[in-house]
Amino acid sequence: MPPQVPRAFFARSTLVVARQLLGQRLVRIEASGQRTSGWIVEAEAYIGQADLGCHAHVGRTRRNAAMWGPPGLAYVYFTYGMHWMLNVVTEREGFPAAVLLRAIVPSEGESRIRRRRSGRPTRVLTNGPAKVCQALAVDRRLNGHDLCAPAATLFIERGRRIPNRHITRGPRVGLTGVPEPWKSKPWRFCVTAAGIDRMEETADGTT
DNA sequence: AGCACGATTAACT
DNA sequence: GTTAATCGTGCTC
Repeated sequence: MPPQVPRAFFARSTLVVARQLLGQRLVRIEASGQRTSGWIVEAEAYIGQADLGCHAHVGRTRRNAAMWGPPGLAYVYFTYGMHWMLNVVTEREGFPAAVLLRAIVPSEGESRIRRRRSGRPTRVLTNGPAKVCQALAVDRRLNGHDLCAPAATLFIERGRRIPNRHITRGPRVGLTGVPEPWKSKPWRFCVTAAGIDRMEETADGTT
């Protein structure tokens, strides 16, 4: 079985995809052909127009159009005047939903990641959605990119299976002003510190 | 054409 | 704990 995660993986319930993305590897092929990657350790689900925390709740616009596309597309958007965020589109085409990738643990190309992150300490290197994009050189050019295409320069690769005991769930981050019940939906999934330790011990392909 | 805001981050007290 | 940075986006005038 090829390592690149197929479209069928993303064509499922967004909550399932968010959960199952933990432990998988997010891979960026740079212009030089070098691989830079990290294991996904935090993700959040944004599900449909009814979800008032989801960008799709305002209807389809030029910015959020990728969410209506087929599963497996990247939805990359700009916010706070300076930050890019990376999501993976889920469910069926025409239903706007996606998973925000909030944190990774560096796997390959760590020196490039550290350079792009201005040498920041390991504990704050890639623990935020804008940090993930900075680390892997993701910006608007990757909006709408097909992560399932054979020649994709950004894609998800099969990684480690994370047991439930190493996963925590909680409310999504940063939804100030979003009304209940959406604000408190436990749609954020994180690998625990113990889970990360174990993942690093047992993972292959670390460089 | 102008304006208020944001799925954040880093630097501060 | 607080707050400035910074600009694309979507809305109003």
